[in-house]
Amino acid sequence: MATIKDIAKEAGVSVTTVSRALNGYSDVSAGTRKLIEKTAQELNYSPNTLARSLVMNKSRTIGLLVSELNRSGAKDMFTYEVMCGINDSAADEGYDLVLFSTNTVKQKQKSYTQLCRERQVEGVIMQGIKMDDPYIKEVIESNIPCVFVDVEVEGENVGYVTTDNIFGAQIAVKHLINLGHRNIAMMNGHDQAHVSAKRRKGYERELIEADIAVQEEYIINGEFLEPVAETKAYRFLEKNKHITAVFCASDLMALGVMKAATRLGLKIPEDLSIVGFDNIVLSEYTSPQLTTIGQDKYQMGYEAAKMLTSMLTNRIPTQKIATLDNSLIIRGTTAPPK
Amino acid sequence: MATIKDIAKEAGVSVTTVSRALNGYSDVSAGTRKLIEKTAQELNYSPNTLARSLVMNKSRTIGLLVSELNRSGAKDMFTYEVMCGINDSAADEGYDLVLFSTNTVKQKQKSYTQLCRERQVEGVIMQGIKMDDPYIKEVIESNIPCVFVDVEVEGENVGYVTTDNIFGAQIAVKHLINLGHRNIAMMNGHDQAHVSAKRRKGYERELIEADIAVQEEYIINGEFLEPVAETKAYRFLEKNKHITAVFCASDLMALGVMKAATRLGLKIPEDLSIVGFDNIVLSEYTSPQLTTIGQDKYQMGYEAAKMLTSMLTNRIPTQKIATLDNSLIIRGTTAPPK
DNA sequence: TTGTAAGCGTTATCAA
DNA sequence: TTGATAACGCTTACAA
Repeated sequence: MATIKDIAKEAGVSVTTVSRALNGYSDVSAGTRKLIEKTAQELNYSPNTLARSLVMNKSRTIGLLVSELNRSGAKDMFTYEVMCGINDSAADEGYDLVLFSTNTVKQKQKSYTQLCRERQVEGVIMQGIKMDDPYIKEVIESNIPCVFVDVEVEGENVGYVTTDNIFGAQIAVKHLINLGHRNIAMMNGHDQAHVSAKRRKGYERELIEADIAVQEEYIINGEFLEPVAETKAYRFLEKNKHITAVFCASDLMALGVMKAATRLGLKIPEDLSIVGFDNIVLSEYTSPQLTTIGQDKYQMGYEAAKMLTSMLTNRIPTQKIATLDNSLIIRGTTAPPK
Repeated sequence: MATIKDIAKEAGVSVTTVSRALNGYSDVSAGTRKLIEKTAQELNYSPNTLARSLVMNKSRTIGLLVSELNRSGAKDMFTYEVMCGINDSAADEGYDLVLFSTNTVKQKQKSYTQLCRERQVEGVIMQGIKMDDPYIKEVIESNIPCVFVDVEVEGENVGYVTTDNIFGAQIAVKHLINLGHRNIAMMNGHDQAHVSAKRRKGYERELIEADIAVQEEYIINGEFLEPVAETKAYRFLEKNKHITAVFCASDLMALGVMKAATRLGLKIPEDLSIVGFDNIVLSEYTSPQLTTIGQDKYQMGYEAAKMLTSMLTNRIPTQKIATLDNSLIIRGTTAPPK
């Protein structure tokens, strides 16, 4: 636990000189620098970032706030893959990541700014939070830079990364229409998800483009949960036999719809075509394999962290919106209607 | 950015009193305490943990070192699920988590102790590292408490969490033997994985118990990677038609073996029985569904963090080994040999 | 019950 | 090129 003081004593110089030598300042003679570096090595010195952060008022730390980081995320690896991207990017830029695990209960106890200030993070990346989350308002008002994943929030120090959700939904629905489907339902997430609103818009836009009337009853909320989607799809498909295709706002819900269809004796894709969204790992393992909209989740995380560190270091205004591409991946759950 | 100084000035007391009042010490009169709490609220004060950690020499932070936290982990959700457990447990105990993402390159630049000291973590949880990782030696020598997941390392301040891998392998193999299999191969991971050694031991022990000779050539290393397992299994099964069952040291490799078998025209489970290990999410989605050994990954993470925080706070010697149960989950990839 | 003052390990300012 | 010294925001003897 050697400190610069120890080094100073050992080398017979002042702490100032040690600090400057170790930080590569130019105004240190080559001789003393060598000496200091040597003694630092000998004493097995490593700097105390806490002390450094305190005086410099910079922690080189990014907070990662994932709402409900929990097992339910295990199926769609979305959170995980985004996190890997964030992690790599942050490491590249020399930032550390601290995990803020939070939930609605904890949020009541502690405000966003409190959370950030206590841990002295320089910026925050937020993932998986809902549009009505009280933190969003705080984020915009606060002056702590923040980047959202898949929530379109903008502000002085706030940006976001997402994929083109309207476009994604459009190509999904267009694919179904091109196959000849006319009665296309949508299994959406919930009203508090930004992506839900966008994907719905894409769905509706594409239907209108094809002169197909948008039917409110054809749009169901599956809460982004597989079992909910299954239950709701079962009830819906039972009553609406004329539906030949379902566009789902997530692969996980698509799995639920597939199960419901199977229980109803519907053959996929002959009786019912299904398109998902996300291209999660599981989508390749269902039978038939799921047709879906692919998003590069790792890249989303990587871009988010890059945007944040750029905000943190640059005075040049950073690009505060990043919209990545997504694309249609045609597999086995879509076919022309019978 | 109010500090206790500001509060002291505003409330007309000394910083000491503010500190004591806010930390719930008893030697503060009810009146001043009220006053201080009120002004703290008004100034929207939040303590600076950096400063506190510096003076108390305690950061209430745990380092999470995951070797190669990357996309390849996306398929087996192992890492993610363990992390969720760690996260929850750490949060329960009031510790924050900082992510150390490391890889072999970075490890050469920075020693384990350096890494820990720089970030002032009180303890570390290590996951996914190999037996020959140079950090292990450092961990044992260092006095920073550390808990490993799935690596059996012990020391003064070192413990580990694992499941009973020998037992797990035994029940897997016993299941195959009970079905009538005699020619059972093993797709193992690699020599640097602790669990590989253990699972192999279980495999051999069970064969011997059933009076079946252990054949060295029947044990293949698949590197815990799906494509490697597939390639090696293809070559192996092509040459060894008499093999009727394969026990795999991970589900991911079992997926590879399944693919190889399918390519060779072998029907599962009629021509070839397969047992995996881990019970990853995917194992329920293969067809047929994978028979496997289930481990509670979330629990492993939770226990690891609990062990560590207990080491950190207690002076009573903590139980430094936690071996969780695992169990056979019989699904569709095992059947009697033809 | 309260306050003074020292100290945690750094960096930064200024003077030598 | 170097060194005193103050400062960052907090806790904690010790004194009053």
